[in-house]
Formats: sequence, C-alpha cells, structure tokens
Amino acid sequence: MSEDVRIMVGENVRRLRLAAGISQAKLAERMGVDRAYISGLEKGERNPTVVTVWHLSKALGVKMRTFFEEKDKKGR
Amino acid sequence: MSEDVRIMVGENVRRLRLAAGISQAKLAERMGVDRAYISGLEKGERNPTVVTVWHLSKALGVKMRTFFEEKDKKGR
DNA sequence: TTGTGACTCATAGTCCGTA
DNA sequence: TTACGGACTATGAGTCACA
Repeated sequence: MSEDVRIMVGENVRRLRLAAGISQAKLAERMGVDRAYISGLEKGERNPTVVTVWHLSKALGVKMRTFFEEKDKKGR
Repeated sequence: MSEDVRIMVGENVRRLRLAAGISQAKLAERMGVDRAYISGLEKGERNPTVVTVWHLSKALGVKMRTFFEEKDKKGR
C-alpha cells in the first residue's frame, strides 16, 4: 500500500541521519526546515515532496535513491 | 538547484511512459488521476510527493528509484 | 495527443508551547 | 534529545474547459 512508502522513507531518513551522527534539530537546520517536521517525517506521518527528498539528500550527503531502498528484500 | 529535481523526475516519467508505449491519458487512467496532471508532471512544473511517485512506479512497472536517475553523469 | 490557466481542497511545512 | 498538540500559511493534489 502507498502508506508503506511514507514508512519506508521515514525509516531511511532516521537510519541515514543516525549514520551521520546528527540530531533532528541539526538535520532540520541544514535543510532549512522545522525540526518538528523531521520528527513527523521519520515516523512516517509525512508525505514529503521530491524537492524535500532532494533537500534531505543534500543535507545527509547521500543520493536521492537511498531513501527508497527497502529494508530486507529476501532475494538481495 | 532543487527545481532541477522536478525536471529530472518529469523527464524520467516521460521517458518511462514512452518506453511503455502509452499515452499520458493511459498513464493517468492507470494511476487514477487527471491527464492534465501528468502533462504538468512531465514538464517539471509539478513537485510530486513520494506517494505520487509510488503510484507512478506501480503504473509503469518500475522501481521508485528509477525516477531519480540522472541523465548523463560523465563518470559512468 | 498534449499543453495551459484557473480553480477547490487537502496537506506540506511552520511556529508556538508542553512534556 | 525527541514527541506531541493546536493554529497557522504556503503549496501540492487533482479537476475542468479550452486551445
């Protein structure tokens, strides 16, 4: 279902943010958005636009496609 | 710049739609949206959400990451 | 077959406070 | 450090008539 996309993106945001070793506040600051928004994003409650995903990719230093990687697809 | 993301996504939508050999109207029908929306999308005038991209991926039978592939990065 | 402007309505995203 | 809530504004979703 499409709600799964929000969850998937949120999980990836949190994973990549923690990998970068920064707080939600720091990420928000880098992106120029509100910290509360990051919180909702990571929880899968938000449906970001592609421009927002682009900002995320810049702030975290990863490619946009990284946010659409699924967790544990068995076959690879 | 972030506007480039819209252009990139739009170009990929058009490319993948043509590869599928269908009209904007047909794609719109598969997604359950208006044809005019697809038109704006392909022209890079729209900033779709990740859920919209998910619908696109289902309608075109491709992975979401496909819409974020850059054209002609020299190094590969 | 596709593009465009004008439109309504939902939601993206902000800012405040509180826990 | 993060979550949560309400109230708010900006903008995206989605449609239509016409070119």
